[in-house]
Parts: sequence; C-alpha cells; structure tokens
Amino acid sequence: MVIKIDEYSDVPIYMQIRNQIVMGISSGELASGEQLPTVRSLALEMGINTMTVSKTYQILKNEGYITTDRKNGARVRAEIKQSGVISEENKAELRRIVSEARLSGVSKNDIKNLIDEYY
Amino acid sequence: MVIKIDEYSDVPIYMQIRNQIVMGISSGELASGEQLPTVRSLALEMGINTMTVSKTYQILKNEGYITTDRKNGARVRAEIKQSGVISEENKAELRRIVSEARLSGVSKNDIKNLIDEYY
Amino acid sequence: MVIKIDEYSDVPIYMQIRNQIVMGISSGELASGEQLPTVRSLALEMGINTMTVSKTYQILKNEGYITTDRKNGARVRAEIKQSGVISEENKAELRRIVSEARLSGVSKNDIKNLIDEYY
Amino acid sequence: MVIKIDEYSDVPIYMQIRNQIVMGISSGELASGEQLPTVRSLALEMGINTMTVSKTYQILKNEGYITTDRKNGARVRAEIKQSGVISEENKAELRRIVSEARLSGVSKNDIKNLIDEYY
DNA sequence: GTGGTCTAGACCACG
DNA sequence: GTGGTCTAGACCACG
Repeated sequence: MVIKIDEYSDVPIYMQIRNQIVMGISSGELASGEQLPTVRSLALEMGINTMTVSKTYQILKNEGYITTDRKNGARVRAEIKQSGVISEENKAELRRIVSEARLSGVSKNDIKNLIDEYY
Repeated sequence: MVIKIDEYSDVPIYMQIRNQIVMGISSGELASGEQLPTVRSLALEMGINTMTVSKTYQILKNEGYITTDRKNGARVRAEIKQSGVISEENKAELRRIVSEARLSGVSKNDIKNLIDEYY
Repeated sequence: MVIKIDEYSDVPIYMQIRNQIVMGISSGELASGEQLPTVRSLALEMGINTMTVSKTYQILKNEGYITTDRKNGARVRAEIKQSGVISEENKAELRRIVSEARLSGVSKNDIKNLIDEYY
Repeated sequence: MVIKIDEYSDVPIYMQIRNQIVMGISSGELASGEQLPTVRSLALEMGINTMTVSKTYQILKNEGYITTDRKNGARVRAEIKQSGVISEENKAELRRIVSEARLSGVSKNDIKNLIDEYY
C-alpha cells in the first residue's frame, strides 16, 4: 500500500498516515492480520522521523485498528471492535461537509453517490 | 442565532464559529443579506478575543460566504458562488468518515439517512 | 501538588506523572477546574523533556481527566465522565495483586482496609 | 492448568505467564509441590520461545514461588515464604486502581466485592 | 505564553 | 530486529 504525505496540509503527518491506513483497512487494501511496514522502514521510505510513525502506530493501536508487539511488529487487527455508531466528532464533521456542499449547489444525490463510492 | 463553543474540542475557536455560521447559512437560520453581529459585540457576548472573531469573519469573507464593509458591517452574502462541486479537502474528509463508519459496523443506509437529516 | 519520579522504576516517566495526577484528582488534592503546571514549567521543575510532559497531558486529555488549550494551558476537567465500571485491565491487575497478597499471608481484611485508606 | 496469552496486551508474555502461574498457586489450581511443565514443553505448547518461558521460571524462582533443579524440573514450592505484607509496588498499583475506580464512579463496596471474589 | 508537531539521534526491553 | 521511551532543540498555530 502506498502512503502519500501532503506536506502543505494542515493535517499533521502522523494523522495523515493514520487516516490512510484506516482507509486502507476499510477498503480491504490492507487485509485483516496483514503486516504493516516496520516503524523504521516506513519512516525511511517516507523520509520522516521514526517518532512520527511510532505515534501513528500507537494511535491506531489505541483505536483498536492494529496490534503491535516487539517481536512481530504491527499488524491489522483481526477483530476490530464495532461500536455500531458514528462518533459525535465525525457526525459534526459530516454535518459541516453536507452544509458546505449544499451551499455549493451540490445535490443530495451527488453526496449519496460519493457515499456509495467510498463505502 | 446562538453560537456555542465546545471548550473541550480540538477545533480552534475561530473555526468552530466559522463552521456554525456556515451551517446557519446553509440551514437558512441566517438569511441571505442578514446582518451579522459586529466583531466586538460577538466577541464580548462569547467572552473571547476580538482577534478571534475577526479571523473568523476574514475567513468567511475569503470563502465568499459573507461581505464586510465599514458602513454595513458583516452580512451574509446575497449570492454565494456555487462551484457545484465538493472541495477535494471535504471529499477526503468524507472518505475518511465513511471508512471509519464502515469499520464501526455502520451501514451505508445509516450514513445516507444522516445526509438526509443534515442536508 | 508535588510530583515525584522514581528513576529506577520500570514504569515510564510519562506514566508515573500521569498516575500521580490521576491520584491527585481522585484525592481532591487537585481540584476540579484547577490549573496544572504548564508543560514547560513541569518539565523544567522535574528535569525532564517537554515532550515527555506533553505526552502525559495528551494521555490525560484522551482519558478525559483534563482539558488543554493553547490559551489556558491544562486544567482538571470539570465533569469527568464516569463509566461506572472498573476497566478489564484494572480488574486483571487487581486480581493479580490480591493473589500475591494472599500468598504473602495478607488477610482479606487487610486488603479491604487499604481500599478504605486509598478510596 | 491452562495458560492463555493475550496477544493484544502490553504486558510482556513472560509476565503474563508468570502472573497466571502465581494466580494458579493462589487459587489452589496449582497445588503445593506440583510439578510444572518443562520449559521446552510449555514453550512448544504455547508456540513461544523457550527463552521466554525460561525467563518466567527464573523470575518465579527468584520470587520464591517455585523451585527448580535438573532432576525434578520446576515445582510449586512447598513452603512459600509469607512476608505478611503487600509490596510497596503493589500498594502503589492498588492505590492507582482505587483512584481510577473512584473517579469512574465505582463505589467502595463494589471494589471490596471484587476483593472477595478474587481472594 | 501556551500546547502541538517534528527532527535527529540514542538507548532499552522483548523475544 | 522490533516497537517504546526519552532527550535536546526547533518551529508553529492559537489567542
């Protein structure tokens, strides 16, 4: 899986990587149980510091998306806990996006088509 | 229109205000051409720095949502330009949210229902 | 409140500080809404790196014990969410401690007296 | 006695095994003088490194919970020395757990009921 | 002035 | 070899 950093983005690097890995898991590009690159190799590959990648992995681990151990490195977690709900933060973000889309003249159906595309 | 600040949020205050005004315009709570409070009065009312409100208005103006002049103060722009598309940033955010919702076991329809609710 | 680091402990520094702040909040030594030392001042006072203190504050924030913002620094959160239950991790730890105490010849009542003392 | 490793736990494997054996001795599931599996067989059974099991036995021996010799292998120690007190480390841990439970809205009695259950 | 992010580099425990 | 911790130092956004 290719991870790309937008150096001009306001989103911190560790969060950009986190987001792309989450999307990779969701899309199936990263399979359940699949090995992730080591902290060092990913850092080297992306030209960033190991601490930054380490922070990403710790967040993903905390969120229950991956598991890490010193022996095997990081892996996509076999059984990701399903809360069954969208977080309040994400709901607020979704509402903001929908509002902006509406003001830009985007139809409700156009948004729903994007949902279909991304889901 | 009542604007509420979440002191626990990571979203900067100026951005929280900006988002709520945009959502207010989208929902119609803030009518086209409607006068917004002055920077000073809004800052006073919310107990925040005038610089913060000023920054919010500057952004809203740059985004084309409001107009400002010394005579009339800030007003909701009569004709907001409609690009007809969702910004790349918002698309990326939407994709992230959909991915996380999917991994949380939320169905595609549940998300679409939220779109209906927010649109 | 005085925070003390045991440099010979296996518990990481950031976690030692985190634990002491949590205990301070629980005991009331740190009042609701009370200001915590700034990252820089605490780091200086304890002779450790700001990153280490920063990590502590981020964990406490994540756990809902404190709130941080760039303006006011860190404060004990006014309304700490109460799950009403002991985490599985803490239950496992408690069970381990009770088992070891029992094997050391410590009576059930002695342990309960400690609970009274610490609660 | 069945020993189970939680691959998602931050507790090192050698410590997880150590803890379960100690709890097994305390509960009586492992009787006084009972033979423990050999390092090799336990490692094979659990699919882990013999070094890991060896480290576990070394610790248990140092702590006075088991005896080891080349002839008899490892056995639960017949007379485990009873200090009569809880170690300072365990007291600190207990205090942390009680503090967190209290802040989570868990009553003193709920904790004591757990003591009854685990003792 | 505050917390947040990031780097370069180091050492450590686990296995 | 792996992730985890920590330092010294820097720059940034927010307010």
